[in-house]
Amino acid sequence: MTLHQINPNVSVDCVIFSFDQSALEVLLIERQAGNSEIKDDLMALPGNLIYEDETLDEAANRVLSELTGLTNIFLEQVYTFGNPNRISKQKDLDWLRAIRASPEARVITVAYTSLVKKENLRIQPSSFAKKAVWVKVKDVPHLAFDHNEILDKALDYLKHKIYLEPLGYELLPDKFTLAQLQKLYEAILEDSFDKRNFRRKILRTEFIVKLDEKQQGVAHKPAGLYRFDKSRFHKI
Amino acid sequence: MTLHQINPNVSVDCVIFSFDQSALEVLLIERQAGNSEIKDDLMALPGNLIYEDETLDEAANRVLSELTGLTNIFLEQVYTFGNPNRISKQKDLDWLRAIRASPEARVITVAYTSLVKKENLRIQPSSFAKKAVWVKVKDVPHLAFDHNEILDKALDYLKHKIYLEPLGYELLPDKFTLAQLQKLYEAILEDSFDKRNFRRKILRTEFIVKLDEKQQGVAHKPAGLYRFDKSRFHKI
DNA sequence: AAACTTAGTGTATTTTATACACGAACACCA
DNA sequence: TGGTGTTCGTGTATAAAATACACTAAGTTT
Repeated sequence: MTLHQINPNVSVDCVIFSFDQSALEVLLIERQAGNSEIKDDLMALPGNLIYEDETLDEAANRVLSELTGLTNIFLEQVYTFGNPNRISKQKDLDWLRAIRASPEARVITVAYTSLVKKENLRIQPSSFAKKAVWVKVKDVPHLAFDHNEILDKALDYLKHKIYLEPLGYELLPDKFTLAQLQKLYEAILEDSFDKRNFRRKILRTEFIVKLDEKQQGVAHKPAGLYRFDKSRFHKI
Repeated sequence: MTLHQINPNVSVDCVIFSFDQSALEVLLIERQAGNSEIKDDLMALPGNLIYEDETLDEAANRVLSELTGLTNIFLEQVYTFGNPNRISKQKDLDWLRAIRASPEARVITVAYTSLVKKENLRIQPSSFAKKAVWVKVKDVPHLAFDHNEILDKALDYLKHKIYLEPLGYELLPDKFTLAQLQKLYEAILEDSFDKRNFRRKILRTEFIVKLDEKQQGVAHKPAGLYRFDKSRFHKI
Protein backbone atom coordinates (compact mmCIF):
# COMPACT_ATOMS: atom_id res chain seq x y z
CA MET A 1 0.00 0.00 0.00
CA THR A 2 1.34 3.36 -1.01
CA LEU A 3 1.14 6.51 1.05
CA HIS A 4 -1.44 9.03 0.04
CA GLN A 5 -1.67 12.67 0.83
CA ILE A 6 -4.92 13.76 2.38
CA ASN A 7 -6.91 16.78 1.28
CA PRO A 8 -8.08 18.34 4.54
CA ASN A 9 -10.95 20.25 2.98
CA VAL A 10 -12.93 17.63 1.12
CA SER A 11 -14.56 14.46 2.33
CA VAL A 12 -17.04 11.92 1.04
CA ASP A 13 -19.87 10.42 3.03
CA CYS A 14 -21.74 7.30 2.01
CA VAL A 15 -25.40 6.65 2.61
CA ILE A 16 -25.50 2.89 2.28
CA PHE A 17 -28.96 1.41 2.06
CA SER A 18 -30.16 -2.13 2.40
CA PHE A 19 -33.55 -3.72 2.64
CA ASP A 20 -34.75 -6.15 5.23
CA GLN A 21 -38.15 -7.83 5.04
CA SER A 22 -40.12 -4.66 4.65
CA ALA A 23 -37.98 -1.80 5.84
CA LEU A 24 -35.21 0.29 4.37
CA GLU A 25 -32.09 0.37 6.49
CA VAL A 26 -29.03 2.54 6.51
CA LEU A 27 -25.53 1.70 7.67
CA LEU A 28 -24.32 3.92 10.51
CA ILE A 29 -21.04 3.88 12.32
CA GLU A 30 -20.47 4.28 16.01
CA ARG A 31 -17.84 6.91 16.28
CA GLN A 32 -14.73 5.93 18.02
CA ALA A 33 -11.33 7.44 17.61
CA GLY A 34 -8.40 5.14 16.86
CA ASN A 35 -6.67 4.55 20.19
CA SER A 36 -8.22 7.45 21.97
CA GLU A 37 -10.43 7.46 24.97
CA ILE A 38 -13.09 9.55 23.29
CA LYS A 39 -16.50 8.12 23.77
CA ASP A 40 -19.28 9.48 21.78
CA ASP A 41 -22.92 8.58 21.60
CA LEU A 42 -23.57 10.13 18.22
CA MET A 43 -23.75 7.83 15.26
CA ALA A 44 -22.63 8.99 11.86
CA LEU A 45 -22.58 8.12 8.21
CA PRO A 46 -19.40 6.38 7.10
CA GLY A 47 -17.10 8.80 5.37
CA ASN A 48 -13.59 10.10 5.16
CA LEU A 49 -11.35 12.79 3.78
CA ILE A 50 -10.25 12.27 0.21
CA TYR A 51 -6.75 11.62 -1.00
CA GLU A 52 -5.15 14.11 -3.31
CA ASP A 53 -4.65 11.55 -6.04
CA GLU A 54 -8.06 9.92 -6.22
CA THR A 55 -11.32 10.95 -7.81
CA LEU A 56 -14.40 11.55 -5.70
CA ASP A 57 -15.92 8.33 -6.99
CA GLU A 58 -12.78 6.48 -5.99
CA ALA A 59 -12.88 7.97 -2.53
CA ALA A 60 -16.48 6.90 -2.07
CA ASN A 61 -15.66 3.43 -3.33
CA ARG A 62 -12.78 3.25 -0.92
CA VAL A 63 -14.99 4.10 2.04
CA LEU A 64 -17.59 1.61 0.89
CA SER A 65 -15.15 -1.20 0.30
CA GLU A 66 -13.20 -0.69 3.53
CA LEU A 67 -16.42 -1.14 5.40
CA THR A 68 -18.20 -3.79 3.40
CA GLY A 69 -15.60 -5.41 1.21
CA LEU A 70 -17.84 -4.65 -1.74
CA THR A 71 -16.74 -3.15 -5.01
CA ASN A 72 -18.58 -2.68 -8.26
CA ILE A 73 -21.74 -1.75 -6.51
CA PHE A 74 -24.39 0.83 -7.18
CA LEU A 75 -22.78 4.01 -5.88
CA GLU A 76 -23.80 7.44 -7.08
CA GLN A 77 -23.09 10.97 -6.13
CA VAL A 78 -26.05 12.71 -4.54
CA TYR A 79 -25.22 16.21 -3.41
CA THR A 80 -22.47 18.29 -1.88
CA PHE A 81 -22.77 19.89 1.52
CA GLY A 82 -20.60 22.84 2.33
CA ASN A 83 -22.14 24.94 5.00
CA PRO A 84 -19.21 26.50 6.88
CA ASN A 85 -20.81 25.63 10.19
CA ARG A 86 -21.85 22.11 9.38
CA ILE A 87 -19.24 21.21 11.99
CA SER A 88 -20.34 23.13 15.01
CA LYS A 89 -21.64 20.77 17.66
CA GLN A 90 -19.22 20.40 20.54
CA LYS A 91 -19.22 16.64 20.20
CA ASP A 92 -18.28 16.86 16.56
CA LEU A 93 -15.42 19.23 17.33
CA ASP A 94 -14.13 17.00 20.09
CA TRP A 95 -14.22 14.02 17.85
CA LEU A 96 -12.39 15.74 15.01
CA ARG A 97 -9.70 16.91 17.41
CA ALA A 98 -9.18 13.32 18.40
CA ILE A 99 -8.84 11.90 14.92
CA ARG A 100 -7.84 14.55 12.41
CA ALA A 101 -4.52 16.15 11.63
CA SER A 102 -6.27 19.45 10.83
CA PRO A 103 -9.31 19.31 13.04
CA GLU A 104 -10.20 22.96 12.47
CA ALA A 105 -10.20 22.82 8.69
CA ARG A 106 -13.38 23.62 6.90
CA VAL A 107 -14.64 20.45 5.30
CA ILE A 108 -17.11 20.22 2.51
CA THR A 109 -18.46 16.78 1.93
CA VAL A 110 -19.68 15.05 -1.19
CA ALA A 111 -22.50 12.65 -0.40
CA TYR A 112 -22.85 9.36 -2.20
CA THR A 113 -25.52 6.74 -1.95
CA SER A 114 -25.10 3.04 -2.37
CA LEU A 115 -27.46 0.08 -2.48
CA VAL A 116 -26.32 -3.26 -1.18
CA LYS A 117 -27.75 -6.72 -0.73
CA LYS A 118 -27.60 -7.39 2.96
CA GLU A 119 -27.35 -11.13 2.51
CA ASN A 120 -23.79 -12.45 2.26
CA LEU A 121 -22.38 -9.24 3.68
CA ARG A 122 -20.15 -8.94 6.72
CA ILE A 123 -19.36 -5.49 7.96
CA GLN A 124 -15.66 -5.04 8.65
CA PRO A 125 -14.04 -2.68 11.09
CA SER A 126 -12.34 0.05 9.12
CA SER A 127 -9.99 2.94 9.66
CA PHE A 128 -12.88 5.24 10.44
CA ALA A 129 -15.26 2.87 12.22
CA LYS A 130 -14.77 0.23 14.84
CA LYS A 131 -18.35 -0.80 14.63
CA ALA A 132 -21.12 -0.31 12.17
CA VAL A 133 -24.79 -1.15 12.48
CA TRP A 134 -27.84 -1.31 10.29
CA VAL A 135 -30.57 1.02 11.46
CA LYS A 136 -34.06 1.22 10.04
CA VAL A 137 -34.45 4.51 8.26
CA LYS A 138 -37.52 5.23 10.36
CA ASP A 139 -35.52 4.76 13.55
CA VAL A 140 -32.48 6.83 12.71
CA PRO A 141 -31.57 9.02 15.70
CA HIS A 142 -30.04 12.44 15.71
CA LEU A 143 -26.72 12.04 13.92
CA ALA A 144 -23.34 13.72 13.91
CA PHE A 145 -22.62 16.80 11.78
CA ASP A 146 -25.31 17.45 9.17
CA HIS A 147 -25.74 13.75 8.52
CA ASN A 148 -29.50 13.73 9.03
CA GLU A 149 -29.78 16.27 6.26
CA ILE A 150 -27.52 14.17 4.06
CA LEU A 151 -29.61 11.08 4.71
CA ASP A 152 -32.78 12.96 3.78
CA LYS A 153 -31.24 14.11 0.55
CA ALA A 154 -30.17 10.57 -0.29
CA LEU A 155 -33.68 9.31 0.36
CA ASP A 156 -35.06 11.96 -1.96
CA TYR A 157 -32.52 10.99 -4.56
CA LEU A 158 -33.56 7.34 -4.32
CA LYS A 159 -37.21 8.22 -4.71
CA HIS A 160 -36.57 10.08 -7.90
CA LYS A 161 -34.08 7.63 -9.24
CA ILE A 162 -36.33 4.63 -8.88
CA TYR A 163 -38.72 6.16 -11.38
CA LEU A 164 -35.95 6.21 -13.93
CA GLU A 165 -34.19 2.95 -13.26
CA PRO A 166 -35.30 -0.34 -11.77
CA LEU A 167 -33.04 -0.10 -8.76
CA GLY A 168 -34.95 -2.69 -6.85
CA TYR A 169 -32.74 -5.61 -7.74
CA GLU A 170 -29.71 -3.88 -6.22
CA LEU A 171 -31.28 -4.36 -2.80
CA LEU A 172 -32.85 -7.78 -3.19
CA PRO A 173 -31.35 -11.25 -3.47
CA ASP A 174 -30.72 -12.42 -7.02
CA LYS A 175 -33.94 -14.39 -6.93
CA PHE A 176 -36.87 -12.58 -5.43
CA THR A 177 -40.64 -12.64 -5.36
CA LEU A 178 -42.84 -9.90 -6.69
CA ALA A 179 -44.20 -9.35 -3.19
CA GLN A 180 -40.68 -8.56 -1.98
CA LEU A 181 -40.16 -6.20 -4.86
CA GLN A 182 -43.44 -4.48 -4.12
CA LYS A 183 -42.60 -4.06 -0.46
CA LEU A 184 -39.31 -2.53 -1.47
CA TYR A 185 -40.98 0.00 -3.74
CA GLU A 186 -43.45 0.78 -1.01
CA ALA A 187 -40.66 1.34 1.50
CA ILE A 188 -38.72 3.64 -0.78
CA LEU A 189 -41.67 5.61 -2.05
CA GLU A 190 -43.49 5.60 1.28
CA ASP A 191 -46.69 4.61 -0.40
CA SER A 192 -48.64 1.46 -0.99
CA PHE A 193 -49.82 -0.08 -4.21
CA ASP A 194 -52.45 -2.43 -5.50
CA LYS A 195 -50.94 -5.86 -5.96
CA ARG A 196 -52.46 -6.61 -9.35
CA ASN A 197 -51.62 -3.24 -10.81
CA PHE A 198 -48.09 -3.40 -9.46
CA ARG A 199 -47.48 -6.79 -11.04
CA ARG A 200 -48.90 -5.74 -14.35
CA LYS A 201 -46.64 -2.73 -14.44
CA ILE A 202 -43.52 -4.64 -13.45
CA LEU A 203 -44.08 -7.48 -15.86
CA ARG A 204 -44.85 -5.13 -18.71
CA THR A 205 -41.22 -4.02 -18.62
CA GLU A 206 -39.96 -7.48 -19.64
CA PHE A 207 -36.68 -7.27 -17.78
CA ILE A 208 -38.06 -8.80 -14.62
CA VAL A 209 -38.26 -12.40 -15.78
CA LYS A 210 -39.89 -15.37 -14.17
CA LEU A 211 -37.77 -18.31 -13.13
CA ASP A 212 -38.99 -21.89 -13.13
CA GLU A 213 -38.59 -21.99 -9.39
CA LYS A 214 -40.59 -21.33 -6.27
CA GLN A 215 -40.11 -20.05 -2.79
CA GLN A 216 -39.20 -22.77 -0.30
CA GLY A 217 -40.14 -23.32 3.32
CA VAL A 218 -43.00 -20.93 3.68
CA ALA A 219 -46.20 -21.93 5.41
CA HIS A 220 -48.46 -20.91 2.58
CA LYS A 221 -48.69 -21.03 -1.18
CA PRO A 222 -45.13 -20.43 -2.33
CA ALA A 223 -44.49 -17.48 -4.61
CA GLY A 224 -42.74 -17.75 -7.94
CA LEU A 225 -39.22 -16.38 -8.10
CA TYR A 226 -38.06 -13.75 -10.54
CA ARG A 227 -34.77 -12.22 -11.48
CA PHE A 228 -33.65 -9.00 -13.06
CA ASP A 229 -32.36 -9.41 -16.60
CA LYS A 230 -29.66 -6.77 -16.97
CA SER A 231 -29.07 -7.37 -20.65
CA ARG A 232 -32.73 -6.98 -21.54
CA PHE A 233 -32.80 -3.79 -19.56
CA HIS A 234 -29.84 -2.30 -21.37
CA LYS A 235 -31.48 -2.90 -24.69
CA ILE A 236 -33.97 -0.22 -23.71
CA MET B 1 -16.33 45.19 1.83
CA THR B 2 -14.71 42.83 4.26
CA LEU B 3 -11.76 40.61 3.52
CA HIS B 4 -12.46 36.96 3.02
CA GLN B 5 -10.14 34.05 3.19
CA ILE B 6 -10.12 31.85 0.16
CA ASN B 7 -10.32 28.09 0.25
CA PRO B 8 -7.82 26.97 -2.40
CA ASN B 9 -9.38 23.55 -2.89
CA VAL B 10 -13.01 24.23 -3.63
CA SER B 11 -14.63 26.28 -6.34
CA VAL B 12 -18.06 26.78 -7.79
CA ASP B 13 -18.87 27.02 -11.49
CA CYS B 14 -22.13 28.37 -12.83
CA VAL B 15 -23.87 27.16 -15.94
CA ILE B 16 -26.10 30.12 -16.70
CA PHE B 17 -28.73 29.49 -19.33
CA SER B 18 -30.92 31.86 -21.25
CA PHE B 19 -33.26 31.45 -24.15
CA ASP B 20 -33.31 33.44 -27.33
CA GLN B 21 -36.01 33.02 -29.96
CA SER B 22 -35.63 29.31 -30.31
CA ALA B 23 -32.26 28.35 -28.92
CA LEU B 24 -30.83 27.73 -25.50
CA GLU B 25 -27.75 29.77 -24.75
CA VAL B 26 -25.09 29.58 -22.09
CA LEU B 27 -22.97 32.35 -20.66
CA LEU B 28 -19.26 31.84 -21.20
CA ILE B 29 -16.35 34.00 -20.17
CA GLU B 30 -13.31 34.84 -22.16
CA ARG B 31 -10.45 34.09 -19.88
CA GLN B 32 -8.20 36.92 -19.14
CA ALA B 33 -6.02 37.34 -16.11
CA GLY B 34 -6.25 40.57 -14.10
CA ASN B 35 -3.36 42.72 -15.29
CA SER B 36 -1.42 39.96 -16.90
CA GLU B 37 -0.46 39.55 -20.47
CA ILE B 38 -1.87 36.07 -20.70
CA LYS B 39 -3.96 35.59 -23.75
CA ASP B 40 -6.04 32.56 -24.02
CA ASP B 41 -8.43 31.37 -26.65
CA LEU B 42 -10.31 28.97 -24.42
CA MET B 43 -13.65 30.05 -23.09
CA ALA B 44 -14.85 28.87 -19.72
CA LEU B 45 -17.82 28.75 -17.42
CA PRO B 46 -17.90 31.54 -14.89
CA GLY B 47 -16.69 30.34 -11.53
CA ASN B 48 -14.41 31.05 -8.64
CA LEU B 49 -12.87 29.66 -5.50
CA ILE B 50 -15.08 29.80 -2.45
CA TYR B 51 -14.50 31.86 0.67
CA GLU B 52 -14.02 30.09 3.94
CA ASP B 53 -16.99 31.79 5.52
CA GLU B 54 -19.65 31.33 2.87
CA THR B 55 -21.86 28.42 1.94
CA LEU B 56 -21.62 26.84 -1.49
CA ASP B 57 -24.95 28.39 -2.44
CA GLU B 58 -23.65 31.78 -1.39
CA ALA B 59 -20.51 31.32 -3.45
CA ALA B 60 -22.54 30.46 -6.51
CA ASN B 61 -24.81 33.44 -5.92
CA ARG B 62 -21.77 35.65 -5.61
CA VAL B 63 -20.38 34.50 -8.94
CA LEU B 64 -23.76 34.94 -10.57
CA SER B 65 -24.40 38.36 -9.16
CA GLU B 66 -20.92 39.72 -9.87
CA LEU B 67 -21.46 38.86 -13.47
CA THR B 68 -25.11 39.65 -14.01
CA GLY B 69 -26.18 41.80 -11.10
CA LEU B 70 -28.95 39.32 -10.48
CA THR B 71 -29.90 37.87 -7.13
CA ASN B 72 -32.84 35.75 -6.11
CA ILE B 73 -32.72 33.78 -9.25
CA PHE B 74 -33.18 30.12 -10.03
CA LEU B 75 -29.84 28.66 -9.01
CA GLU B 76 -29.41 25.04 -8.07
CA GLN B 77 -26.56 22.71 -7.37
CA VAL B 78 -26.04 20.13 -10.08
CA TYR B 79 -23.03 17.97 -9.43
CA THR B 80 -19.51 18.04 -8.06
CA PHE B 81 -16.47 17.38 -10.20
CA GLY B 82 -13.31 16.28 -8.54
CA ASN B 83 -11.13 14.38 -10.91
CA PRO B 84 -7.57 15.08 -9.78
CA ASN B 85 -6.52 15.74 -13.34
CA ARG B 86 -9.41 17.92 -14.36
CA ILE B 87 -6.75 20.60 -14.52
CA SER B 88 -4.21 19.19 -16.85
CA LYS B 89 -4.24 21.08 -20.13
CA GLN B 90 -1.21 23.31 -20.49
CA LYS B 91 -3.38 26.34 -21.16
CA ASP B 92 -5.33 25.77 -17.99
CA LEU B 93 -2.16 25.47 -15.96
CA ASP B 94 -0.74 28.65 -17.46
CA TRP B 95 -3.89 30.50 -16.71
CA LEU B 96 -4.05 29.36 -13.11
CA ARG B 97 -0.43 30.36 -12.57
CA ALA B 98 -1.33 33.81 -13.75
CA ILE B 99 -4.32 34.33 -11.50
CA ARG B 100 -4.20 32.08 -8.47
CA ALA B 101 -2.26 32.29 -5.25
CA SER B 102 -1.97 28.49 -5.13
CA PRO B 103 -2.02 27.56 -8.79
CA GLU B 104 -0.98 23.97 -8.15
CA ALA B 105 -3.69 23.18 -5.62
CA ARG B 106 -6.11 20.47 -6.42
CA VAL B 107 -9.48 22.04 -6.98
CA ILE B 108 -12.78 20.28 -6.86
CA THR B 109 -15.66 22.27 -8.22
CA VAL B 110 -19.31 22.31 -7.37
CA ALA B 111 -21.42 23.02 -10.44
CA TYR B 112 -24.55 25.10 -10.26
CA THR B 113 -27.05 25.93 -12.92
CA SER B 114 -29.05 29.08 -13.24
CA LEU B 115 -31.82 30.28 -15.52
CA VAL B 116 -32.08 33.92 -16.43
CA LYS B 117 -34.27 36.13 -18.57
CA LYS B 118 -31.96 37.63 -21.12
CA GLU B 119 -34.06 40.74 -21.55
CA ASN B 120 -33.15 43.60 -19.23
CA LEU B 121 -29.80 42.02 -18.43
CA ARG B 122 -26.42 43.65 -18.86
CA ILE B 123 -23.39 41.53 -18.31
CA GLN B 124 -20.82 43.23 -16.11
CA PRO B 125 -17.09 42.69 -16.07
CA SER B 126 -16.20 40.88 -12.88
CA SER B 127 -13.17 39.83 -10.92
CA PHE B 128 -12.90 36.63 -12.92
CA ALA B 129 -14.07 37.79 -16.35
CA LYS B 130 -13.36 40.84 -18.42
CA LYS B 131 -15.83 39.77 -21.00
CA ALA B 132 -18.68 37.36 -21.13
CA VAL B 133 -20.73 36.23 -24.10
CA TRP B 134 -23.86 34.26 -24.76
CA VAL B 135 -23.21 31.21 -26.89
CA LYS B 136 -25.84 28.91 -28.31
CA VAL B 137 -25.57 25.57 -26.58
CA LYS B 138 -25.28 23.89 -29.97
CA ASP B 139 -22.30 26.06 -30.86
CA VAL B 140 -20.30 25.75 -27.67
CA PRO B 141 -16.64 25.14 -28.52
CA HIS B 142 -14.09 23.12 -26.66
CA LEU B 143 -13.89 24.75 -23.23
CA ALA B 144 -11.33 25.11 -20.47
CA PHE B 145 -10.86 22.45 -17.79
CA ASP B 146 -13.70 19.92 -17.72
CA HIS B 147 -16.28 22.56 -18.48
CA ASN B 148 -17.80 20.75 -21.43
CA GLU B 149 -18.56 17.86 -19.13
CA ILE B 150 -20.05 20.23 -16.58
CA LEU B 151 -22.23 21.84 -19.22
CA ASP B 152 -23.49 18.44 -20.33
CA LYS B 153 -24.38 17.51 -16.79
CA ALA B 154 -26.26 20.78 -16.34
CA LEU B 155 -28.21 20.15 -19.52
CA ASP B 156 -29.14 16.71 -18.27
CA TYR B 157 -30.18 18.21 -14.98
CA LEU B 158 -32.41 20.72 -16.75
CA LYS B 159 -34.05 18.02 -18.81
CA HIS B 160 -35.00 16.06 -15.76
CA LYS B 161 -35.95 19.04 -13.70
CA ILE B 162 -38.37 20.43 -16.24
CA TYR B 163 -40.52 17.33 -15.84
CA LEU B 164 -40.89 18.12 -12.18
CA GLU B 165 -41.23 21.88 -12.20
CA PRO B 166 -42.44 24.38 -14.77
CA LEU B 167 -39.08 26.06 -15.19
CA GLY B 168 -40.04 27.66 -18.44
CA TYR B 169 -41.06 30.99 -17.02
CA GLU B 170 -37.59 31.50 -15.54
CA LEU B 171 -36.23 31.88 -19.04
CA LEU B 172 -39.04 33.78 -20.71
CA PRO B 173 -40.26 37.35 -20.33
CA ASP B 174 -43.02 37.80 -17.76
CA LYS B 175 -45.57 37.79 -20.55
CA PHE B 176 -45.08 35.13 -23.15
CA THR B 177 -46.93 33.25 -25.86
CA LEU B 178 -47.57 29.56 -25.81
CA ALA B 179 -45.53 29.20 -28.97
CA GLN B 180 -42.52 30.65 -27.17
CA LEU B 181 -43.05 28.30 -24.29
CA GLN B 182 -43.31 25.37 -26.62
CA LYS B 183 -40.11 26.31 -28.41
CA LEU B 184 -38.38 26.51 -25.08
CA TYR B 185 -39.50 23.04 -24.08
CA GLU B 186 -38.45 21.76 -27.47
CA ALA B 187 -35.02 23.33 -27.09
CA ILE B 188 -34.45 21.92 -23.62
CA LEU B 189 -35.79 18.47 -24.33
CA GLU B 190 -34.39 18.32 -27.87
CA ASP B 191 -37.67 17.07 -29.18
CA SER B 192 -40.70 18.50 -30.91
CA PHE B 193 -44.32 18.42 -29.91
CA ASP B 194 -47.72 18.69 -31.43
CA LYS B 195 -49.07 22.19 -30.91
CA ARG B 196 -52.57 21.23 -29.85
CA ASN B 197 -51.44 18.56 -27.45
CA PHE B 198 -48.82 20.83 -25.97
CA ARG B 199 -51.33 23.59 -25.31
CA ARG B 200 -53.81 21.22 -23.81
CA LYS B 201 -51.21 19.88 -21.44
CA ILE B 202 -49.94 23.30 -20.41
CA LEU B 203 -53.36 24.77 -19.84
CA ARG B 204 -54.53 21.78 -17.89
CA THR B 205 -52.06 22.75 -15.16
CA GLU B 206 -53.92 26.00 -14.42
CA PHE B 207 -50.88 27.97 -13.37
CA ILE B 208 -50.14 29.27 -16.85
CA VAL B 209 -52.90 31.87 -17.07
CA LYS B 210 -54.11 33.84 -20.03
CA LEU B 211 -53.82 37.61 -19.99
CA ASP B 212 -56.24 39.92 -21.72
CA GLU B 213 -53.50 41.09 -23.99
CA LYS B 214 -51.98 40.24 -27.35
CA GLN B 215 -48.65 40.26 -29.05
CA GLN B 216 -47.84 43.56 -30.79
CA GLY B 217 -46.09 44.38 -34.01
CA VAL B 218 -46.00 41.01 -35.65
CA ALA B 219 -46.85 40.52 -39.30
CA HIS B 220 -49.50 37.90 -38.70
CA LYS B 221 -52.27 37.03 -36.34
CA PRO B 222 -51.02 38.09 -32.90
CA ALA B 223 -50.81 35.46 -30.23
CA GLY B 224 -52.38 35.80 -26.81
CA LEU B 225 -50.04 36.44 -23.92
CA TYR B 226 -49.82 34.29 -20.82
CA ARG B 227 -48.06 34.52 -17.51
CA PHE B 228 -46.95 32.06 -14.88
CA ASP B 229 -48.98 32.24 -11.68
CA LYS B 230 -46.55 31.37 -8.92
CA SER B 231 -49.13 31.30 -6.15
CA ARG B 232 -51.38 28.88 -7.98
CA PHE B 233 -48.39 26.69 -8.60
CA HIS B 234 -47.40 26.55 -4.97
CA LYS B 235 -50.86 25.41 -4.00
CA ILE B 236 -50.04 22.17 -5.76
C1' DA C 1 -58.33 43.03 -52.13
C1' DA C 2 -55.31 39.31 -52.42
C1' DA C 3 -51.35 36.97 -50.40
C1' DC C 4 -48.81 35.67 -46.51
C1' DT C 5 -48.01 34.03 -41.96
C1' DT C 6 -48.86 32.28 -37.49
C1' DA C 7 -52.83 31.56 -34.02
C1' DG C 8 -56.20 28.81 -32.27
C1' DT C 9 -59.19 24.92 -31.96
C1' DG C 10 -61.82 19.38 -31.64
C1' DT C 11 -62.25 14.59 -32.11
C1' DA C 12 -61.20 9.80 -32.46
C1' DT C 13 -57.98 6.19 -30.95
C1' DT C 14 -54.65 4.05 -28.14
C1' DT C 15 -52.29 3.59 -23.97
C1' DT C 16 -51.89 3.88 -19.17
C1' DA C 17 -53.80 4.24 -14.43
C1' DT C 18 -56.96 2.93 -11.04
C1' DA C 19 -60.27 0.28 -8.41
C1' DC C 20 -61.71 -3.96 -6.89
C1' DA C 21 -62.51 -9.86 -4.94
C1' DC C 22 -61.92 -14.68 -5.00
C1' DG C 23 -60.22 -19.46 -5.94
C1' DA C 24 -55.59 -21.99 -5.68
C1' DA C 25 -51.50 -23.85 -3.46
C1' DC C 26 -48.90 -25.10 0.15
C1' DA C 27 -47.63 -25.98 5.38
C1' DC C 28 -49.17 -27.01 9.67
C1' DC C 29 -51.81 -29.07 13.15
C1' DA C 30 -55.42 -31.71 15.22
C1' DT D 1 -55.99 -37.07 6.44
C1' DG D 2 -58.85 -33.43 6.44
C1' DG D 3 -59.43 -28.83 7.98
C1' DT D 4 -57.40 -24.28 8.87
C1' DG D 5 -54.44 -20.49 8.01
C1' DT D 6 -51.87 -17.73 4.97
C1' DT D 7 -50.15 -15.74 0.93
C1' DC D 8 -50.27 -16.35 -4.21
C1' DG D 9 -51.98 -15.22 -8.56
C1' DT D 10 -55.24 -13.50 -11.67
C1' DG D 11 -59.23 -10.26 -14.98
C1' DT D 12 -62.30 -6.72 -16.02
C1' DA D 13 -64.48 -2.36 -16.14
C1' DT D 14 -63.77 2.65 -15.84
C1' DA D 15 -61.33 6.90 -15.98
C1' DA D 16 -57.47 9.62 -17.32
C1' DA D 17 -53.77 10.73 -20.26
C1' DA D 18 -51.21 10.51 -24.64
C1' DT D 19 -51.17 10.68 -29.41
C1' DA D 20 -52.36 11.68 -34.19
C1' DC D 21 -54.23 14.74 -37.26
C1' DA D 22 -56.15 19.63 -40.59
C1' DC D 23 -58.61 23.64 -41.21
C1' DT D 24 -60.42 28.43 -40.31
C1' DA D 25 -59.32 33.01 -38.10
C1' DA D 26 -56.80 37.24 -37.45
C1' DG D 27 -53.83 40.10 -38.34
C1' DT D 28 -49.78 42.46 -41.72
C1' DT D 29 -47.79 43.43 -46.12
C1' DT D 30 -47.93 44.49 -50.95
